[in-house]
Formats: sequence, structure tokens, C-alpha cells
Amino acid sequence: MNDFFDMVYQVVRLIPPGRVTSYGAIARYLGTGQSARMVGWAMNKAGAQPVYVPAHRVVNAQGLLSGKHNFGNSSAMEDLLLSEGIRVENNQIINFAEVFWDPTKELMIE
DNA sequence: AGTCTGACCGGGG
DNA sequence: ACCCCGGCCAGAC
Repeated sequence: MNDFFDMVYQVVRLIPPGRVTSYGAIARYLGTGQSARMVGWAMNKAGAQPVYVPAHRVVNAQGLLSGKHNFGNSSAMEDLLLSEGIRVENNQIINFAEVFWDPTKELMIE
């Protein structure tokens, strides 16, 4: 892998359908806990990646769909999450704690 | 080259 | 509960 961004994309691809994680959680898993912003920036570039990245499964620490506006269509992100059984209301994931997928716990360190 | 901004987060007042 | 601030680093202007 080239850099930090590719690591991010790999982790995001490992998120199971129907689950979500947060930018900070990914950052922490990669060892750069304070660089959650870079994860967000990586997501911005994710659409341009050759391989599909389920960026809709990544939200902020509050379970808020902070990046839905970047999906082009404001309903796209909600729609995708909804189709996976994740309830969203007013840009906020309702059962966030239940669907939250923490890479540091679920994935463990390699 | 300086400055600001961001799909962020945690902590402090 | 609120607002504010520092840290992180890559781009845009």
C-alpha cells in the first residue's frame, strides 16, 4: 500500500453491511488517533479510487451523517444505510451503538 | 510562502 | 448542555 489513505480504504471495505464506524475509530485503529480529519479527507478522495469504498458506512463519533452532502445527492447516503437496515433520522443514526463496528475491537491489530 | 478550511475528536471552561 | 481550543495533515487560494 502506498500510504495512510489506502489503509483507510481497506478498513472501510472491511466494514460489514448493516454496520458503521467512525472516522476517529479508523484513525485510532491505524495508530493515528488524532488524525481523524485525514480519514475524512481520505473519504473525500474515496470516490476517485479505482476500487469501490463504502464511504456511507463511515460517520462521525456522534453517529451523525456528517458527509452525506458530499455524496452528490443528499439522500444517497441515507438511502444506502437504510437499505442495509440502519435507521436514520435527521442525519442521525438511531441505533448507533448497536450498529457501531469498532475496528480496534472487531478487527484487532495485525 | 502564508493562511484557511475541512466528511474529526477529545478535553476543558 | 454549551462553546472554545489544540492537534492532525493535505489542498485550495
